[in-house]
Amino acid sequence: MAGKRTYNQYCGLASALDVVGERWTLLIVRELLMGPRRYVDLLADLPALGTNLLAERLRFLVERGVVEQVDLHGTGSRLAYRLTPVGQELRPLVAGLARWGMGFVGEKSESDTVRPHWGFLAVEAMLRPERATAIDERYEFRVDDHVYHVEVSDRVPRAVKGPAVEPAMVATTDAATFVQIGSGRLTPLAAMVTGRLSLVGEPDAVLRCCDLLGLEAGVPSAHAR
Amino acid sequence: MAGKRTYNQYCGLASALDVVGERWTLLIVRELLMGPRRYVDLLADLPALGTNLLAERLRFLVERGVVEQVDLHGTGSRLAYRLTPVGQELRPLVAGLARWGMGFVGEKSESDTVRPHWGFLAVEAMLRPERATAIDERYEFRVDDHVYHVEVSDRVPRAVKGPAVEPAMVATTDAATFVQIGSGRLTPLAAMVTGRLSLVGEPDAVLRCCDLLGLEAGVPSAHAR
DNA sequence: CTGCATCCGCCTCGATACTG
DNA sequence: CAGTATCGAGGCGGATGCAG
Repeated sequence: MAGKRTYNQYCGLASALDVVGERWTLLIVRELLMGPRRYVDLLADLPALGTNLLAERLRFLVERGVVEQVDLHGTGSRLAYRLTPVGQELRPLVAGLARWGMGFVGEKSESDTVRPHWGFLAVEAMLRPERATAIDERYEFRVDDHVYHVEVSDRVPRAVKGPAVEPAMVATTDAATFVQIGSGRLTPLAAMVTGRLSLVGEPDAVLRCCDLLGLEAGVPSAHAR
Repeated sequence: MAGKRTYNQYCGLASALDVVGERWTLLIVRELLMGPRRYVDLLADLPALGTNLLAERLRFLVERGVVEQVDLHGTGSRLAYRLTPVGQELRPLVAGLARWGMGFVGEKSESDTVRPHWGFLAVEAMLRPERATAIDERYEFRVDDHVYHVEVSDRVPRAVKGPAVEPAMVATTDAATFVQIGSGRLTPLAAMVTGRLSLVGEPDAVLRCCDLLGLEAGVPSAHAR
């Protein structure tokens, strides 16, 4: 009978947090930013999220117009959840938060989970559009069993799911290493030396890719916090 | 003894939320984005925030390097909390969330609190730099007892605290009306007609200001959700 | 008066079991 | 597969105490 717990502030930020500020909500949004997901997929990729919580969060987000249910193929079951246009507006904010949070990731502990598709968001967050060169090319990333790439076209970089056509560079690694590189705890060079990363392609393209993602190719960056 | 509740995900977004994702944290950051604040001021501007919660949040943010204590004048008491450079990096994200949340503010209810200085963040969030004209001028806002202004210089708009020199426009209103206008629930025209907003200055400057803030001057916008 | 710490009732969370 | 029901543990909100 007490209704939901809100901040009761007449303010845009407080209203936003009343919608997406509760525990797990933005992580659910992160999953949906990578495309429609079904209930069990969300549960599988968000360990420690209780099924009752997920149901309530989804119901609430649908009610607020951030998420919608879609009937993927045929009627009946096999339904999925998808972000509405309003929900998609969160993309730059989620990416920005992810980038800010990169400075806080530590060593991977035993209990930490990683998912390869999270790297896609990481790449999106790391892109520095102002550093794109006039060279149109594509860099492919193979993280565990997931493949995505960055496409530079007309000086505009874009993250795309799936393999690239004629990539100028192909990076192959595992999800944990990928995040460590993105956080600056590990340089691409160090990762290659230890055999956890493979980079094939034109050396200049590799350097352009690192620059585009704001990575120091060799020397460790010193912004660990 | 159970330690803090974390997401245990090796991911930038989850790490960010482990730092600023808990209840009240981003609202505390919002307050500190407007300059250093003391403990009691934070408590006063954040109703329903328990004093123990505030102490714990501040301690945690200091520990993570997002906030620091400063001894304003003389040693001893009278200390204040201030965002570190890392904390300041949250400014565009908080502003972006505030802008997104503007679509969710409803009618002001009895229990909703408003503070005039929140309007400063709202203005910062609403600024559309791409709409700035080549005309250098300033627009002043007097919201209850707070005064701030927008300065357009060299096609770059900036929100600044305090009164403006030779403002091309002066808007006077109360905090609730200011938020309603920002959320699109009320047009400047409608607010003037009902006597809740006063706009003085060159008519063209008023229109440029509305455009810069993404406001329809007259007809109600229809994006209420 | 400021800057917390302590205590208490309630609500949310997380895990498990169960149902259509 | 897609949730609902239930329950213990802990985070939250409010009141109060207290040292500097």
